[in-house]
Amino acid sequence: MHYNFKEIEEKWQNHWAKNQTFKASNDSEKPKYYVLDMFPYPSGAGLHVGHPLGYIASDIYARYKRHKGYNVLHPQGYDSFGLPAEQYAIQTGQHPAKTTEENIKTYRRQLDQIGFSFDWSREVRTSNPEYYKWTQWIFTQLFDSWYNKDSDKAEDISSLISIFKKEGNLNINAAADDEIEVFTADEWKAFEKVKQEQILLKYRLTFLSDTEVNWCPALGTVLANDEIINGVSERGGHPVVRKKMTQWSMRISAYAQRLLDGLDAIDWPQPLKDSQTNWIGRSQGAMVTFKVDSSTLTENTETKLSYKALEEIKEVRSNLSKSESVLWNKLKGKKGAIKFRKKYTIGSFLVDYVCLSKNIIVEFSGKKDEKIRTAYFNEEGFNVLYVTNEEVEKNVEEVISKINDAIQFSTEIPKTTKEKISTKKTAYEISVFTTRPDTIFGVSFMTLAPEHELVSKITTDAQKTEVENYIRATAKRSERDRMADVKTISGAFTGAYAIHPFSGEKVQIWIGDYVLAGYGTGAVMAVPCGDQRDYDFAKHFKIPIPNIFKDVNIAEEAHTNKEGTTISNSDFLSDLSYKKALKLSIFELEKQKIGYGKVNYRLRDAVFSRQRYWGEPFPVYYKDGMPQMIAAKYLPIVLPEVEKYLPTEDGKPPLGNAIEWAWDSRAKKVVSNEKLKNKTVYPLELNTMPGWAGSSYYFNRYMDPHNKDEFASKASLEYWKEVDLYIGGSEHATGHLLYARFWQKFLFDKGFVPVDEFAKKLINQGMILGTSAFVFREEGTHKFYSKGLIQDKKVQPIHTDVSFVNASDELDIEAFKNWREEFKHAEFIAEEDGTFKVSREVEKMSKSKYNVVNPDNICAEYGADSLRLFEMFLGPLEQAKPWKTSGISGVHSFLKKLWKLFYNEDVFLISEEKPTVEELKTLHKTIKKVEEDIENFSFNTSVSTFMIAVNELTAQKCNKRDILEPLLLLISPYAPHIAEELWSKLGHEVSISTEDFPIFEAKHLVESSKNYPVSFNGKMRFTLELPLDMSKEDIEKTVMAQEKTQAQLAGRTPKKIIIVPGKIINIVG
RNA sequence: GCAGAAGUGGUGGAAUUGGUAGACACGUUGGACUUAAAAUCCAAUGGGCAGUAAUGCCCGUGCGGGUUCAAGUCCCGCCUUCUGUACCA
Repeated sequence: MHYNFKEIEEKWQNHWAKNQTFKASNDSEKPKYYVLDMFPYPSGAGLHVGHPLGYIASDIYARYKRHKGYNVLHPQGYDSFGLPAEQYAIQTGQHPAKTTEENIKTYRRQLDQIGFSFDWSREVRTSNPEYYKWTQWIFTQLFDSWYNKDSDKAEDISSLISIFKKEGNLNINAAADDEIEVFTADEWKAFEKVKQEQILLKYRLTFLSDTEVNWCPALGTVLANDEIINGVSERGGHPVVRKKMTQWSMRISAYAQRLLDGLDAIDWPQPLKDSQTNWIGRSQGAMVTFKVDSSTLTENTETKLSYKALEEIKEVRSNLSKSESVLWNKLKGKKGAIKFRKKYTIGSFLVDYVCLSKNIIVEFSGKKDEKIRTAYFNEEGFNVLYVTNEEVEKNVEEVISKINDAIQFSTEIPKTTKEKISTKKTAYEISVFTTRPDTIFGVSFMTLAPEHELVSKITTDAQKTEVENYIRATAKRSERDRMADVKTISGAFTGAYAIHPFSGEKVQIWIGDYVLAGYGTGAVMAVPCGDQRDYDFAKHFKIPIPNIFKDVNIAEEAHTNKEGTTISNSDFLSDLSYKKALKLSIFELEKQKIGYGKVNYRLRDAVFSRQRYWGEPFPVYYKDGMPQMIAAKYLPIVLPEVEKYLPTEDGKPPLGNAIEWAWDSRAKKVVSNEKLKNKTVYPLELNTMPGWAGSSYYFNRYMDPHNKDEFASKASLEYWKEVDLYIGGSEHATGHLLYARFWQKFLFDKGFVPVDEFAKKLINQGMILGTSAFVFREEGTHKFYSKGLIQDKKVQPIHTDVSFVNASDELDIEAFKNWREEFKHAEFIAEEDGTFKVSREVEKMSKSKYNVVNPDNICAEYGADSLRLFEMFLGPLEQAKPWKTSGISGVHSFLKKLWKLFYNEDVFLISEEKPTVEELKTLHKTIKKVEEDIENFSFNTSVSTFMIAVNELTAQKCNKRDILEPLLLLISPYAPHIAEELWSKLGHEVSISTEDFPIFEAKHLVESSKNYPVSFNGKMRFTLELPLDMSKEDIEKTVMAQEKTQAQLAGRTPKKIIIVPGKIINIVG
């Protein structure tokens, strides 16, 4: 009987489906193992052979883990919201739900025919209301949370409100919007409800804001940063412009540091971690404030601290100096009426320590503005006590007793009600972020981004025209031009000067478009000797380039190397190493209150609104213009029907076309827009969520997919915890994989999930490339030439469909002619032997290159087992590799050889005899290698190992049960159908998938002799069979006695003989 | 520019800690079977030189150095390709 893969594969696929063989239980004695694939977007084109690669690998691993006694969760589903279905809907008027459903059917059929061991009972679809109910629910949870930087986690918004009620927002340390006014508890209570909501919105983890967004007019929607490549949309390559819109955003920046730290704990590929690290873009440095020197500028008499200034102050609070913390350790023990606070804001000053109930301020002396401070504090009714660093370091106890005295004899000082001393700011200030505060004495100018708000205020009349012209010129250049052209140096002098905070020298203030408005503060302190861009700018505009590096020549270029550099010409930083200068410079900046150490991140908050139809609707309605969440029990808010899937004529998103899209807050349901005139009916949000919303927690939903009360039960989350192995493409590095980690950390903070990283190990499968085929047409003619005949002709290559080409690169001319009208009457010049050859090239597999190979055809011609084996055999999982269908005959004939081991002619014949030593050796060597290979995800080499084993067993004419049964178990994860079939033929009634993996026994591999390679000066000359227990001395004697050895030596005496027992013999001389 | 990965026969790739380079396949060539084809089976297959032959020798893992008895593997310096990212201060 021959190997009828078609019949076998259908039979077992039905068997598995009927018996739910791969259904995972949430309740098992076995240890758990969770293997996950990145779920697909069901596109209309169906699967090509590149798609299943990762699924096959994960399926092999899942099946292997079942053999190893694990309770394996291996689910699959669909990321079924998305743009293509919507665009198809716009063109054809078909509802996206319908096309999506059809596409899913195709996907399911294609997946089923490959024989995956998915637990389909747990399937999820992100576009199902039962699923997106929980997407909406998580959104409301984010809305109801704020990020407390002190506890370093997300907390319920109610805890923030209670602080507001108690003490206002002065001491809140939150990840929040930049511009928030400071208010007291009484002020908070007095605010209108709407005002309170406006303020809270600035703290929430998902919030509405007028942000500059990437607007793509062609797609009619906003795009996230990771959806734009080189200034154009990733999808379609349409131009993108900046535009201000009110959008939902996710405060992912709050998690920047934790997203970075978390990478250490997970086993993900280094390149992927690197791209996340770069994307988050942490840079450590300092904020430095430069005062603008200009007597003509207007005075600013603002006394209230801006939120930004407050933020700066809070940064300082977390970085105490040594003596500061020594003293704080003593003071923090004081409780009750004599409780002290550190780094507390009084007026516009940050005091070191304060005891509010006793009106005592303790400060370190030496601050520049000490006099003004003291005067102000006294007026506010505080006693100020000064201590010095030296005192604290010498004897803290003495300082403490001084403070105690002050507490005891504190006298009430009446608050002066006279007019306040205004803390005048005599001029504007420019804050800059720098990673190299150690080079601050190398500053010879400053550069502002042309968009910087101060530019118009500080520019002198003389420079006005030049500056304005420059701004106009840069505004004209698109983002793309600016990126493409990094060589041209341009800028303009503002005429204004800044005061160097340490040296007091005047430095020119320039504007230039090499400074980006969107990063840091939009201004830089230029250190031309230490930064190449500053250097080029200075050279171009003939600005001085002071050298502050010892023994470094900067005549040609800037010195950007930090390590081993010594600073000079830098006042108190001179003669210090880079590291020491960095520390001391930050210390001095903080001490003199002109700056502070700061960490900056490139990661921006993620825009969460899309002007699309086919996405999750927000569970949000608007009352008095403020967003209101719809309570969990009324979810899901189901996507409404619309007539057209395009934006409305007045530019609203597609949901603006819905006639039933208003929220009745009394009836708690979605009602017709006509009812909007009623007082209790409100408009619903018209945007939908982005593609990554549904994919950011689906791995948790699989654990308990049918739960109606929670996205997954506590028990199921506690049992499965996290994904043990996640396989998918690396293109999701800065999208899905970052957002999913963010949501997981949020859910963890709120106690909804037990772990804060969702996937322990991740593997990126490499892309399978297509082998395109080209035919050559002579230019300007209809003559096609075979590949061998084109040398002296002017030809143009034309893609031909790869299905017209056979394994020997010969074209089926008739098929090609019938392909397109224009080729119908073409002339074909063949090779001398009559064949017509094409040329081949490896490219990305894509429809437009006509090199797509459909797995349906492969399964029909060779079977699923062959496809699975071949995809693994192509090469290492993580590597990109070209597909060449001709290679599949190798694995296919391997399966036939395997089949033949069980048959004698047409009769199934198995021997019950004991196996020979040789047969056992073949088996156990295979067990060992295959097990190691699977553990290392080296699936390609285990396919080779199977081939070797079957070749050997065929040569040994082995048909013994004791050998073939374990062999089938080894092969079963790779080629499950043939394994099941032969297993059942061997008389087993239970599926092979639940059997134990064979156990390797080293005793079968013990050898008594070794075929030693004998080398002369490292060159292998011949081999010599010797017993393994032979001593070094005996080996040497035997080797030297060999005739061949003497012939090699040709009379010379060896200087040295290296013998590594069991490995090699090398004769030197 | 920066970061990461990789360069091995005609092709995909193998070589676990430095120890017989090219496993296993594809392709190619020759042969068997067949009216023929497909399928199957057998043999050869890195390049070169010498020899009727058995066989022997030389070269060979991107390039140039080095360490070592021994290097595809380790070190130093380059080149090329791919991927990601970019005036990030």
